[in-house]
This record gives sequence, C-alpha cells and structure tokens, in this order.
Amino acid sequence: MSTAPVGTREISRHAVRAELARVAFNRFCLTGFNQVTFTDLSEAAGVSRSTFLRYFGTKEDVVLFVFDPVGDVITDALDAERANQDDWSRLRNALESAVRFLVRDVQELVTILGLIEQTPALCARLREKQAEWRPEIVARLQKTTSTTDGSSVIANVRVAAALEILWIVLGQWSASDGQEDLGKLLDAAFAAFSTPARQQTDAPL
Amino acid sequence: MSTAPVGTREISRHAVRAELARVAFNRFCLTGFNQVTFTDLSEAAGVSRSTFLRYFGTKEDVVLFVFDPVGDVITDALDAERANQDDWSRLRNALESAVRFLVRDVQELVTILGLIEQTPALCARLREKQAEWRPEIVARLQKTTSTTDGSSVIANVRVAAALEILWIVLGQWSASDGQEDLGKLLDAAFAAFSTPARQQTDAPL
DNA sequence: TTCTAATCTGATACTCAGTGTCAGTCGCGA
DNA sequence: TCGCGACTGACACTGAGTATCAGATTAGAA
Repeated sequence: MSTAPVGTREISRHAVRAELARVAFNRFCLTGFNQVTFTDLSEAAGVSRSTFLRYFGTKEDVVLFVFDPVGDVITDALDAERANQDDWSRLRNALESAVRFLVRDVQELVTILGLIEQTPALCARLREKQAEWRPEIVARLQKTTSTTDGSSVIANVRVAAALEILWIVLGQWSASDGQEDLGKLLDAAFAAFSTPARQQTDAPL
Repeated sequence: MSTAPVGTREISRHAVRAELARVAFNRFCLTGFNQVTFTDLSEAAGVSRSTFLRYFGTKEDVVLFVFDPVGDVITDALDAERANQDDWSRLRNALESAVRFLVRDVQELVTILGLIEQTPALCARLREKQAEWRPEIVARLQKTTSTTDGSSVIANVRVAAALEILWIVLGQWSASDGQEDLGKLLDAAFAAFSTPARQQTDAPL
C-alpha cells in the first residue's frame, strides 16, 4: 500500500525514524513542542543534529509523519466500497478505515492528539497534509461516474466536509480519553448532513 | 465592528501598514513569496527591517491580514439573519456577506488568491485563521436554541463544512478570473448537502 | 573474501525568520 | 516649553532549515 520497506536500507531507516520519533515525542510532551529545539532532540537521541534533521524535514513532521498514510488509507477504502452506495456512506466508511488505522494504541493516539491540539504549528501542518489528500480522494469518489469534468464543486465540498469530520470526531474522542465509540461519533457527525437543519438535534448519544 | 481606528496614532499605524503591505505584495507577486526576505521588503519600503517586523508579526501576515475581519463579518451576519431559517441558509447568507466584504477590488482579490494558492505556507496560515473563527461562529449558530451543551458536534461539522465551502468557492471563482457569480457558486456548493448523494449531479451551471 | 559504489554520519558554515533590547527621535497634550 | 508615550533604527541573539564535505559503513557483485 504505502509504507512497504523493502531492502535492508529501508528497514533500517524506518526503524531509526521510529526510534527518533519516540524519544522526541517524550520531550515534546514533557516540555512543550515549541520549547524543544533540534539540538535538544538530537542530544536526547544520541545522534548529531544533522542526522536528526535528515530523518525529519521539519519539527512538525517528527510528530505528524504517522498521519502520512491516512490519505492512502482513505482512497483505498473508497475504492473497496461497493460503488452503488451514496457519497456520504462511502465517505463515512472510508473515514472509519482511517480511524481504525490510527487507533492502534489508544493512549498514544490520545496523547498525540492532545499535543497537536495545543500546538498551533502542528494543527496547521496537519491541515496542510489534509489538503494534499483531498484531490486524490475527490477523484476516487467521482470515479464511478465518468464525469471527470474539471469543476467538481460538489464532490470537493463533500470530501472537504468529510475530512473536517475526521478531525472533529478525533478531537471529541480524545477529549473523552478514547472512551466514546468512534463509529457512533462518525454517525453523529454525518447526521449534520441528513438531519433537518432547522433545530440542531445533536443526536442523543 | 472590528477595525475602527480611533485616534491619530491608530490612523497612522493603519495607513503605514496598508502601504507596507502594498509594496510587499508587488514584490511577492514578482519574485514569489518564499524568495522575498524581510530585508528585501524593508529596503523596498524604505524602512528598517525592525520597523517592518513591528507591523507584521510574520511574513504570512503581510499577505493575510486582510482576511482578519472575515471571522467577525461572518458572526455578525449570522446574528443579523432571521433566526427562524435553517442552519444551511443562515450559513450560506453569512458566507455571502464574507465574500461581499472580500470582493472590493476583483482583480486584487484574484491576484491575492492566486498567490495564496501557490504558496503552501500561506494556505496553512489561512487555515489557522479559519480554525480560530470557528468556535465563535458555532456559538452564534447555536444561540437560537439555548442548548449550549459542550459537545455540539453537529453545529461544529456544519460550520466547518461552510468554511471549507468559502475557500472552495473562492478558489473556483478566482480560477475563472472573477467572472463567475459568487452567489450562484455558493448555491452550487451548498447543494452538496441537499442534493441526493447518489450520483453527484454537479449543478448544471 | 574482497572490492567498489552507494549511502550514512557528523562537522561546519550559511541564510533567514522572529525576538528582544536600547538609545535616540518625534508628536502631542499640559 | 517641557515631559511622556510611542515610534524608529541599530544591533545582537536564538533557532529552523539548507548545503557541503570528508570519512565511516554497508550492500552487493565479482
């Protein structure tokens, strides 16, 4: 799919990256993202500053690289869907794949989301990634109907809305310390588009 | 409302800011955002680098400060709406106020949007601003119903979706060089939530 | 096993964004 | 005219991110 490290070099690189990120993550949680410098990180990890910077282009990526595959996860899931479903259902299920991919260690994800939430720079970078995913997702959503005309406003809006839901739901979920059911949260969020829009009836969960 | 410069000091500051931004904007369009440094800008504007930096905290703000009032414009418009309309209509009309506020000089806005689009750093910062507006907008949207319970997922999703529409529509509009009708574009975009979601029927404009 | 080429590493130097300080200047009201 | 507050430019500093280079390491073929 996305990260298939073939060759010993790739494996090694992958492992080192993970270890560096692990060490760095502790520092970030301890001291705060902005307070920690690359020099701190490299010393803590026992490598030179140059080397650390070679593994992560930016400080934000040290935290956010775990989200990189999400775009592919969503597009793949969208393909796997039975195409005769409506757009919202397909997107909802694709999002469920995404959260399933992300929730491997509940506590870790909750911590990461907390760190992101209280660090504007991380929020910004995450939204950049999200924006990068969008075009491909839009293409897959439209693939069934062969109308690939340039101005697919509707599909773009739906995908953008769905991606917003992803973060809103994850935020809500991490606020509950990972207690709430992500499937139900997704349903509740997507209800924003099916519920009559007069009085917001905020699904009685 | 938001920017009401009272006192000579404020007026002066406001004017200087506008002039510096004007000079800088030309440079950005000419050479590209990332290629221009604060030193370039200050020399072009005939002030010291220190002074330039005092007017704009970051390079992004030199371009994006014009969007600052948009949050207030939207919340105010939301209040002015007849509250017995449904959420989507209120949001659509609030967004129309926002675009009306932004479109003073068509050519200038088109240029600015072009610059933003091809500069990831500007996109990111703009999305940050957008995220800052959201809580207040959600509060205003919910004000009618007194249910201000903490987890207003539905309202959050709707506002987030509406804000996404704002940029999608502006992008579409600037791609047409400001030719297309913004009101119709807004309608077409909001149709994503009312049109049956099976086959995307991308409003035949 | 040995050789070679590609890669990884640490060191160093560099540009630029952004922060902070300080002394001098200017505008404005008393 | 004086004095206060704000504005300015100069300077120094930290930290992110880029680029380069010589030496160590390792994969993989001979």
